[in-house]
Amino acid sequence: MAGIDDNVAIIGDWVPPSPSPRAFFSAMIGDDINSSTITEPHGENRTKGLFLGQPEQMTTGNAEKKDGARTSGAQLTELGSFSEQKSNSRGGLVERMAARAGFNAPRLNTESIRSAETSLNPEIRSPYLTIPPGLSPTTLLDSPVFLSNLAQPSPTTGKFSFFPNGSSKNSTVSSKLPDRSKETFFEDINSSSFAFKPMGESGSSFFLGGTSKITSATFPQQSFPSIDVSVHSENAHQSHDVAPTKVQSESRNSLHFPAEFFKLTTEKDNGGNTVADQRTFDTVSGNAEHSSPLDEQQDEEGDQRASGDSMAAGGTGGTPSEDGYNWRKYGQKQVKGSEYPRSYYKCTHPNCPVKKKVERSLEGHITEIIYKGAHSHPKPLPNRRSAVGSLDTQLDIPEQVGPQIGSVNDSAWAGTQMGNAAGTSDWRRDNVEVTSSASGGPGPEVGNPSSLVQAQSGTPFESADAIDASSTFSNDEDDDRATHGSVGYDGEGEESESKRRKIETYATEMSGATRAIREPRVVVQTTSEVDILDDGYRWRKYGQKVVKGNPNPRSYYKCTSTGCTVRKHVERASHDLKSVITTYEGKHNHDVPAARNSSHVNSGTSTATPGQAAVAVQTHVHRHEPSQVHNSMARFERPPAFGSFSLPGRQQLGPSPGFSFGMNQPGLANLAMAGLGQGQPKMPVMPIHPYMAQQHPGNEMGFMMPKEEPKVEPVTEPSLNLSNNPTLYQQIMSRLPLGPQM
DNA sequence: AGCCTTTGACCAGCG
DNA sequence: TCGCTGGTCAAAGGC
Repeated sequence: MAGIDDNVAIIGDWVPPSPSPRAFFSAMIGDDINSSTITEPHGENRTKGLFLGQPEQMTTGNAEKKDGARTSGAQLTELGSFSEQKSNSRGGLVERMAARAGFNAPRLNTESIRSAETSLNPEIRSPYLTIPPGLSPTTLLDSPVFLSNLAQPSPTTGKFSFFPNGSSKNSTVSSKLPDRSKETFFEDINSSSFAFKPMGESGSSFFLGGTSKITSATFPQQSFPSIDVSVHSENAHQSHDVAPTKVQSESRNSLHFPAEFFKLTTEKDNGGNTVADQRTFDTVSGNAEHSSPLDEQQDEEGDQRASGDSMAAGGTGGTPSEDGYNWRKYGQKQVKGSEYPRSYYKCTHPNCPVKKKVERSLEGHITEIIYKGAHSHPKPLPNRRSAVGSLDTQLDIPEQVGPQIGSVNDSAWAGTQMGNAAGTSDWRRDNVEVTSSASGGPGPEVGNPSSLVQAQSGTPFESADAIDASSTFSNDEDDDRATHGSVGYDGEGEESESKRRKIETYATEMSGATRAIREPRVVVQTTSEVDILDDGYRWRKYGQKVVKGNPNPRSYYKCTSTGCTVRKHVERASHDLKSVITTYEGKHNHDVPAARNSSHVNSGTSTATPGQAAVAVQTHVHRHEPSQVHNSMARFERPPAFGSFSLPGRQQLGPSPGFSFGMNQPGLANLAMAGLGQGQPKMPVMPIHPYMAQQHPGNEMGFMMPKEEPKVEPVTEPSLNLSNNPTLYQQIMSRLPLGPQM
């Protein structure tokens, strides 16, 4: 919102993000709240759920946002009271943030959240609200009134659902629908016309707090007469550097919806206190991107299984959090000013830079969530493992893929989709250029897989899940291109854009997108004392196990470079402790960290150990050109550059810029010396997979060139002597079949 | 087998 | 330079 620094993290304790619908609409249209056809009890029953439990708070918030003039003292008082609910325990941070944001930040009342859970019990539902028979919570979830919808109102998220003409105000419509019809109801609606207004076009824009602006989407008349709900995400356009986004409840103060929405929602809400609960969690966890009602239903199930906020935070146990993404906790701290410990999470998706900080009370209730960054991928499919390859999954592809593009690249969505309900302001601003189809923008997620949403992103776009599935029945390149179409870097000019996109996104697309299915695996066995860990890249060990058949523990590593999907595990050969077997999996997309072993570069190989020598060489090479090895896969369009391999520089023993190996090219034997300083006493032994050998007889070096994700077992090939690690790996990876099979 | 959490240590920015 | 603080790393073990 103008006047508010996008970088300002919107702070707020985790408050039930669901503003009172009534309040929303009242504020929006100036209705007298008291005249609402639906009565909201005041603070008498918290077990009614978030929507019903704290009407006065919500009202206050709305009034405040709606019209400052209307912000009566009483309202402020109420707000203040509300804030006080938590102020005792959490003060400084929230207040500071609120101050920065320029408004009062209602404090999170975790009690209300908890009570929301209890609302699942129909026995304690609000006596004022009834649930239309047969009304599916799933349907309710689509109510635009729910905060999560507001937070991520993208049609692509399926959050904006509309009733067909004439039905908007009549909840009986939905209640009369057959169950199945109700389930698909919104899907159908989603498929209907939808006008998306990119930011700038106003409408009733609202915001969820300083950091995020929600973008606007104009709902067709058919949906809700006179309803024009807009969600703006200026953030996407204005973006900035990664700005932490704090998901919170301020939004409730700024969200306004037409009465129709309110009514509809309220009625629908009757059917689902549970929904309200979920909304809350969704919002808080930045999860508003259910791609479809069905998805939501799935999520809902998960929500119901889980107990509220604990899940929203990303939870524990490795299960997808309420926001649908998978998070890995990488730290926990007791920060000053916070009563509760703060946990640090990273999105586990390879290319995803998103992190979040979660503070939760001792009871496990989330008191604060701060998102940073934006998801660069679709929300993982639930039960992905079983889903991959299944028909169901494949059928889901459009839904998954579409949104991704939109979410990742479409600036319009950026702020809202990013999995961060409140929106992530900075998301790919510099690189994002969105070209929405004329139909607008809702994107595929609206229900139309064919919806065109062209997006350009400077960030590797990955739609792993979607691709995973799609690639099971279509071929690589075409498929990928079809899927990712116009993903690219808009900041680099327009020339040969499509081509460049193809090139530059290839690696990442492939790496993540197809990893599950045919990620190349390269097994490297060395006899060097210096194991291949020293390959110049930075790895993070994430596990260690003793695997069957080998008493020596196997260590698992992930490349720490953001966006890099490469993993490897290293173990000593059981039969030869001097042999280090390293299995690489994945491809890459980045350069060798420059800082590391930089000294080796200058020192050359003379003073380095065999392993170090290799590192030095590699590092050196990379200094000549970024994105060598890890990007080699992406250079599939480059003509076989085998001949380009040379020693252009005095010390350049490794690949030169543009270094690339073609298949079956002669002379590769020289490559063995690429990273090997003369006199290197030890040489790693490169195992050759029979499959590879057979497939590429011309490969004199015996490089394994995984294709179709061969499950390569370590096979020692004494005759294959290569220089040490990094170069070796680079060589290997560089020579992986590029193009189609990736 | 793979990935996760836990948790103390480490690192970097800031005053 | 030092101490504080927030953020991240990474070994170890668990799921």
